[in-house]
Amino acid sequence: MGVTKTDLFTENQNEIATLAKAIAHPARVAIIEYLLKVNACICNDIVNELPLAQPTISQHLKELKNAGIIKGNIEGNAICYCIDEKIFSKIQSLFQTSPMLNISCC
Amino acid sequence: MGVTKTDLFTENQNEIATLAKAIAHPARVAIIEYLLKVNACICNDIVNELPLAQPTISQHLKELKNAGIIKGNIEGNAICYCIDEKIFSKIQSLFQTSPMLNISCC
DNA sequence: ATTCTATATCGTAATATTGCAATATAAAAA
DNA sequence: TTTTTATATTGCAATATTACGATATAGAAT
Repeated sequence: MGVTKTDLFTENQNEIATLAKAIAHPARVAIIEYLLKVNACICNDIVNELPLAQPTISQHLKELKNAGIIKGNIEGNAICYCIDEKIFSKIQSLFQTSPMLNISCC
Repeated sequence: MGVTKTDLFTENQNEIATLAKAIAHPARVAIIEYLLKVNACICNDIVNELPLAQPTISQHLKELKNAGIIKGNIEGNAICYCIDEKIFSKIQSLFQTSPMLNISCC
């Protein structure tokens, strides 16, 4: 198969998994770190910064955008990407119903 | 291709990605939540709790174990899994060098 | 109008992941 | 010792992901 059976799990579990999947690639971690570091909108700089081809980076940016981690604004013929500040409240709400950390076994 | 070019990224970026990948599946999120909820070592209960076949769960448990998120102790013919408390200091160290959150753009 | 620059999309090859039936392993119970 | 119970491993089919060349798109610069 290869298909994740999302219908067998809660919406919350699927959302956490989807968010984690968006971060589950070193190039996307690098993009996030870079956007946080420069603390400004970045366009083509990411392509120059990362050792991957332009279509590959475009694809990773799309995944980060779909996950709601970054957002992009058109600026002339360039596109300005940056961290979407809404992601923090989203993460917070995702983990709100999570059980308390209370580990005492093994 | 399909191969992630890990050698192009920092160790830290790869470690964050690997950890995220371990959480990037609803079944594994469900296992983590369950282990946190019962706050005790669990064995075959996970198989009864989740709507997936035993080999599938065994595989997910293996991935969580490889990522250092859970650990397993043999107890008779059963195996007792639980959250590995070391994961929290590991996560903390992974994000220690991360840039400050200082978003102001777009 | 043509060329340049920045980005997205398409197509495709290589590889990874998911899921499970079948089977193996090993301790416990009978 | 045979059977039961719990877990892991193997093998395989279906699907997803990664990477990138080629190409499309669209605004900017000339």
